[in-house]
Amino acid sequence: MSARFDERRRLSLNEKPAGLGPVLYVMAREQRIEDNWALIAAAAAAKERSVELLILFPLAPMFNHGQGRHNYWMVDSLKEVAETALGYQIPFYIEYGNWVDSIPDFVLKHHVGEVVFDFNPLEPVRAWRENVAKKISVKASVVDARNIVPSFFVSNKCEFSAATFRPKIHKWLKEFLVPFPRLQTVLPAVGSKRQPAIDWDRVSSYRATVPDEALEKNWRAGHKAGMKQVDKFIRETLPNYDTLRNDPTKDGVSNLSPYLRWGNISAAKVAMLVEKADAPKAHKDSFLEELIVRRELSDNYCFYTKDHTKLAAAHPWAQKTLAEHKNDEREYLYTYKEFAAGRTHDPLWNAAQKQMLKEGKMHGYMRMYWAKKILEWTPDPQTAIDIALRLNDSYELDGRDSNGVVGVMWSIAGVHDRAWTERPIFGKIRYMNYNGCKRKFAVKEYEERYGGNIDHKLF
DNA sequence: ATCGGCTCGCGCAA
DNA sequence: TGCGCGAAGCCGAT
Repeated sequence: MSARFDERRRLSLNEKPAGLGPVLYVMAREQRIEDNWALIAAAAAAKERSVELLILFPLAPMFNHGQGRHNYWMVDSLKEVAETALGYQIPFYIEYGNWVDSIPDFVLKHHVGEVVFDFNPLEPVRAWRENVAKKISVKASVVDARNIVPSFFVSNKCEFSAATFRPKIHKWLKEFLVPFPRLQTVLPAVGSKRQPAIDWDRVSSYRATVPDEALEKNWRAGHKAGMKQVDKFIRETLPNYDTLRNDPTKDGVSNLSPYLRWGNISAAKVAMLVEKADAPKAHKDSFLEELIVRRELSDNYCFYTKDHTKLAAAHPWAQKTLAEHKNDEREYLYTYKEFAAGRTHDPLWNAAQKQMLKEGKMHGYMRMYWAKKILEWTPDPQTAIDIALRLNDSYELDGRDSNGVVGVMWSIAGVHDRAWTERPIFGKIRYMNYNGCKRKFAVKEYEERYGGNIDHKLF
């Protein structure tokens, strides 16, 4: 059971030797102690050399359109992490400022001998990580604790579509979807530090954001809340998942994406629980396709694509067809602020926008319609991408991550998709419209549920 | 209600 | 080089 850490989950970040001091896990994307391969790798190294294991959360100033709701989620997640770390007697620290200063300072101050990061394909975190590895004088590596089959292992290029990525995932799933070993740590040696005190008020206020009280009442962040939602999903929703998941008026989705986004829960753990759940196979397969293939495809896209939010990253056929239609007349044009406030002519679009504002999460099916309409109602495709991503990253609890990037790029720029019948503005990009939604679900019910007034402090 | 056509390129078989 | 195949779309024909 306590299988050796699989080195294929790790990428080396420098050629420097490990020092004599403690092993440091730099927690960033994976805000959990449980089921975390990066922490397990760091713990194994510490045990092997009989040195202490430390965890550091390097709190940088807010970036990428983060709002109060994101700050709330992070702070609550970290409080739970600190408490759990205490139970394992692993010192958990928070340092403030830019990574390239705060982490090397910490390494020197605590005589750290080796650093392990968790994987994130996105800028700016990726560059921060690499710059820290260059600056410090000890061994540094990154472990993919997010994807079941490590992103840098499963494929060495940007995949064309889910169809090319899927067989690669399935080929390796058996080897990588394995139970997590128990976290083994070396008990703190005589004279070592006790659990550091954390000033939570300072943590909360470090990223200057406006509190988002309405939303904070509706969600509970962290590992325990996430696993509770996993249990609820498997019992109540999974048995009908494939039938109900695309109906935005039904509660047929997992509601796990914020927990996965913040690393509160491990997708591998969820996958193993779903595999052994007592639900029809077709529904389990449908969910596992979303959880594993589609989700991990997003990291593949972001990791191997430079400037992944630019139109230039799209397939050649998509760039060509959008260019051919760039001068097509737009019947409606809206600004960022009009979109943000949910003030378009389309009650269905406005309802989707307001669902995101109010609940921090737009239904997955509506996200496609929503993004495609932004393409239709803005002057050019790059503006559409920029607006859609900014809205996504500001208001989705699962925003500011690779899945949101790919969702927007799929909808607007045909990433991972194929060409369809040509029409104005969209060219050969897959089209969606109001009539299609009417065929699929009770549009009016959705509009009435979410279409009301909205607290305008939110936008 | 159901079905086929739309359109493109990957990746495998030859 | 040829060809099967994808697959959260729309739409018109049956």
